[in-house]
Amino acid sequence: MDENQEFISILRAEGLRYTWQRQAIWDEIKSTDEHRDADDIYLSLKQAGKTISRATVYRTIDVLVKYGFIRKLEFGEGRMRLEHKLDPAHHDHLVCENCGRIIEFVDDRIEDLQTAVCQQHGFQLTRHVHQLFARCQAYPDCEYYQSQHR
Amino acid sequence: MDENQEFISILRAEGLRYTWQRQAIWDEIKSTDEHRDADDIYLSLKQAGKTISRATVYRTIDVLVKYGFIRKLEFGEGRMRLEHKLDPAHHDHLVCENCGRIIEFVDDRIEDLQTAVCQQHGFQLTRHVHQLFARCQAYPDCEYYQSQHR
DNA sequence: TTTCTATTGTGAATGAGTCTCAATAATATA
DNA sequence: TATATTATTGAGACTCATTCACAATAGAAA
Ligand SMILES: [Mn+2]
Ligand SMILES: [Mn+2]
Ligand SMILES: [Zn+2]
Ligand SMILES: [Zn+2]
Repeated sequence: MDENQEFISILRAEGLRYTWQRQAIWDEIKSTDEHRDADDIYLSLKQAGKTISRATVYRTIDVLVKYGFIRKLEFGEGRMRLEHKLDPAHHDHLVCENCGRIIEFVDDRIEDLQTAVCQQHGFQLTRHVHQLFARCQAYPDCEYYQSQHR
Repeated sequence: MDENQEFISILRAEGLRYTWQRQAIWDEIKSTDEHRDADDIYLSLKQAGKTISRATVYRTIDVLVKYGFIRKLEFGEGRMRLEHKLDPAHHDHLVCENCGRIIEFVDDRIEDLQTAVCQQHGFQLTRHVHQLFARCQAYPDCEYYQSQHR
């Protein structure tokens, strides 16, 4: 089934209504592979002439999280960041403290060791947060940083 | 040198003043191995007759973090938690989503793999956040949970 | 169409944490 | 010990992300 058809039918199946606001927010989040915050989404939509209230943006984000379309991330900045899950594979994040770049990684050995640690304590792993904060090779002068800050 | 003498001399060495408020907050955080939040500290002190403004609690926490006495943690609850670093060894956290228990763990293989992942991307690891969310064996009935909620 | 009720927009509220500023108290100095 | 200097404190205003209440609106079912 087409990806957007699935979006629509999941809403319907859950007794939720299909609104242009929900479609626009989902489209906006799908449109890049970045890890943006709620206000980014709100402002981008506004810029594009689709003004939707912040309350609706936040409410829709919760719907998208609940039905597995997106994921909330928290890098200790005091606000949530979002990413779509079009590619359903799990990954963790490497964040450059120099330039802000976010790199995705998966290491199967780490994944297995996490499960093992839980088992050793008699726990069943349900989810995990794994973030590596690092400095890119170019520290302290980074072209990426320059490019992002003009 | 006695642990508290060190507290006092670090303050002095940094040109900071030794106040009973700072001593009381440090004592309160040292007093347990739990992972409490700022308001817990504030309220416990108040309960004990040592009323200190919240602003001072937050300011002192930042001083304690800066000089390595404590560490801030963020478990995605929207507020910081604290832990003392009397034992300077690094550890990560396993959090039970059933009863709230927090278990500390270290796995040297994971620690090494984290460094390796960073190197593969040409980054220098500076710090990491690793939290395992899990269910204890007793799920959904947990004596620990019962004991914490009367 | 009409009806039903989920969704929306608005703006107020929340809550953790920060900031300002006048009063206070820790330390250095005489 | 008295005085001067200035870091620290307390009070409360403020910030900022997010949530909430509620009246108006608009999907969807009949
Ligand atoms: Mn990602
Ligand atoms: Mn700990
Ligand atoms: Zn992972
Ligand atoms: Zn670790």
